Amino acid sequence: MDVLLPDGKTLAVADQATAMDVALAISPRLAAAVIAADLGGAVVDAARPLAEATDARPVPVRLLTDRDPASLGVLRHSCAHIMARAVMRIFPDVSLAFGPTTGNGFYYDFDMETKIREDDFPAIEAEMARIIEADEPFERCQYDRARSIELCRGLGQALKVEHIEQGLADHATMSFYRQGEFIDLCRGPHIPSAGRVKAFRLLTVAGSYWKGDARNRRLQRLYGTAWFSKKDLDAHLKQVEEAKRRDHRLLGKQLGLFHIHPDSVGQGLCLWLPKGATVRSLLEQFIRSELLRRGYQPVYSPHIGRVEMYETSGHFPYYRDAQFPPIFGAESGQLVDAWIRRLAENRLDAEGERRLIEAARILGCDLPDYAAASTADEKIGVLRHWERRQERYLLKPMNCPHHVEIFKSAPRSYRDLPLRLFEFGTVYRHEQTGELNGMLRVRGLTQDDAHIFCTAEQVEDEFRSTLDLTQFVLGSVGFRDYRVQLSLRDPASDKYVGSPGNWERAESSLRRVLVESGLPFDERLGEAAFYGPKADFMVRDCIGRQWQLGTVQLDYNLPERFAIEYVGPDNRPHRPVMIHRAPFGSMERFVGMLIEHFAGAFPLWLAPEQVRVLPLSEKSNEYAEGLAARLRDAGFRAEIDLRNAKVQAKIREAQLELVPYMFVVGPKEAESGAVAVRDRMTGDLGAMPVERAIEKLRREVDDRAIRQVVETTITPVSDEGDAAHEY
RNA sequence: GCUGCUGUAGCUCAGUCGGUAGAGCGCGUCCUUGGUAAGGACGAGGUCACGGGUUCAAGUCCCGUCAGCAGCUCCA
Repeated sequence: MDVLLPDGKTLAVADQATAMDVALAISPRLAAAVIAADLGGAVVDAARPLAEATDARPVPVRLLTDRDPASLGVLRHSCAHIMARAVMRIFPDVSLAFGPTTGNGFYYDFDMETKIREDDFPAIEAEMARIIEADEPFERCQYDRARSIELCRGLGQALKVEHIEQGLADHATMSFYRQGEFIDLCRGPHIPSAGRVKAFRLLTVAGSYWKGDARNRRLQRLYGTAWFSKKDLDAHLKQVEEAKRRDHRLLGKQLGLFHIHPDSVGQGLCLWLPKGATVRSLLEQFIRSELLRRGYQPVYSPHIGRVEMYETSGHFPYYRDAQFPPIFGAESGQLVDAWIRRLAENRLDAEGERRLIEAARILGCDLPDYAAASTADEKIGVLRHWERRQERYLLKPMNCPHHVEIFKSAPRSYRDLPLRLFEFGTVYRHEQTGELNGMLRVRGLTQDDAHIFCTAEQVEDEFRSTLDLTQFVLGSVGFRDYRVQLSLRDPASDKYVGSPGNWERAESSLRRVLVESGLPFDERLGEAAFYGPKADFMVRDCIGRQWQLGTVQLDYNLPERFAIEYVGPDNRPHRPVMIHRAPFGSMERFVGMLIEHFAGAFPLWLAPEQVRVLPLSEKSNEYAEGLAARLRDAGFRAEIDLRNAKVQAKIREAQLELVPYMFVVGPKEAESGAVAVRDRMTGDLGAMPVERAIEKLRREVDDRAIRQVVETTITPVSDEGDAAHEY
């Protein structure tokens, strides 16, 4: 049998040869480094007979060594097995769930009575070290369904049995990997033997759900990471530290950017302090001027709207649980609302119902028809009828219905299109408590929102220009590394509104323009919004983390639900198409992300305080005050430190507060009308005339220069999980 | 929402066996008047998250609630 090596050479090997045999034929040192083999895209064990793994002849073989990035996934998956084996040795009652790799490591889910605590990590790690020391091989075996189920039953692995019976119903055979006493259902591949793990660390323990479904049983998830060298592990741990250092919640507090006080203001409700508000308003000014240049028109809309409007749009029924409850005009409104819920969920007994009727009567809510209603549906009908006659308002969860109403406020002609309406619209969403996270996930947020109403023919041009706009604004804060995630509907699901034809059109338009734009993108089935497909920008920050920022969504459905029209050149009514788009996403999230990206050190054009004037002593205060006034006149955000302290102390403080420039002035500067400039990043620049210093700063602002120094040179983190090694 | 961990001064944290509250930074006043990352002295500041229980006595032990953190689930 012949194998084809990456350099184009062919090599004759025995029919039963494995990748390891190929490596040995080339050099013993290579064999010692081999982790697995890539056979034209499929990664297999080094010990697997090539002929069994592929039908291709000659067999294309690329040997994966510990230097190959593709080997890391194999290593980590094997390390997950080693961890599971160690846990089973220590805790008797373990039932195994899944144990895949993640972007940076691996985890394994366990179903067990005993709670694993971080205190248990040393013991587990020690047991893992013993397994690695023993260096037993990973042996692959393959069984048919009946045998596999029997094996898992025998091992007491109920979750594996369930998975084979349900998840793997279409598999005639499946593979297992054995390591000494440990055997686990697994697709593989694995490292040749446990000793290949050179560096690992358990990281955290957390809860998870069986098969990721919140209705299923709770599991314990143990996270770890593994590398081919101690050096790589240390670099990774350092990167984790770096991310922690940049945490916007920490920096936001230290730098006085924002404040969240759950006890007084409320969970997930963010207060923008003057410095944070300055950053936000600079971004808003920047984008507003860009939008005006691009033919957008400003609008404003109120923070609440009638529930009926959101029933029309579909938001109210679809996201009911994620919204703040409606605000009622009548005080009995909440009561009736709860009443309906109980009826609908069949949670109301006769006594409860009697008391509700009594309470409603006391509150002045008159329901004459209720007594005549017999079924729950009829009763709900009576209550809903009452509700419809009340005023009910919703804190707005989205701006689009308001903007649709603005479109509807006047007859529209095709000559008015595209109509582009923008607003920094504040919306409220009752996110689950466990989701709230600093500014990144909040309950009140402001979107840099706009809705474009256009004709079907204009859709692609408009979509193209929103992509262009998004790229422009991301570039303005220094982001060049991003990709687009095209979220499409899952044709098998019924959670979407609108006709299949509309979806078809919307999805193919988005895809066509994306392909044409040359932007890298991938498609995700089932990730679309309920009313239309979307294109999200996934941005990579300076330490390699991915963030979902801007979004563009195409919508044929809301125009239909609100029955909006324009008059075409044929003098007949036509239905416009809507594009929802927000290049930043939300101001909260965007600023939170920027804080982490810049580690709090904003570029000059965004810095809340651009210059701090530091008089050497009180003798120079007067000159310093004149200088600060001059800087403010020139349009800079300048502060002055008049405290009775040494200049070293003032510099230290300004430095810690990440003020980009310090203007130190003493008697010498006062005499010559000069200033000693200190740069936050490079230190003392020496004295120069005030005019020249102003000119230097002005140029830096006008260029929106990014002078970010990236301290870390660590390999970027990938957020994508890698389930390739799991069934 | 679920699981686990946590909650002491504006911030970061210490508080032993249950015996009545501490440090550093910050803040205020005074002294000091200085040349590129911390000058000195004195002082103010706490319902130990909240509610209940055990106890002669609770920051400390027990229960509940609320909130924060990590992960899961969700994300218009």
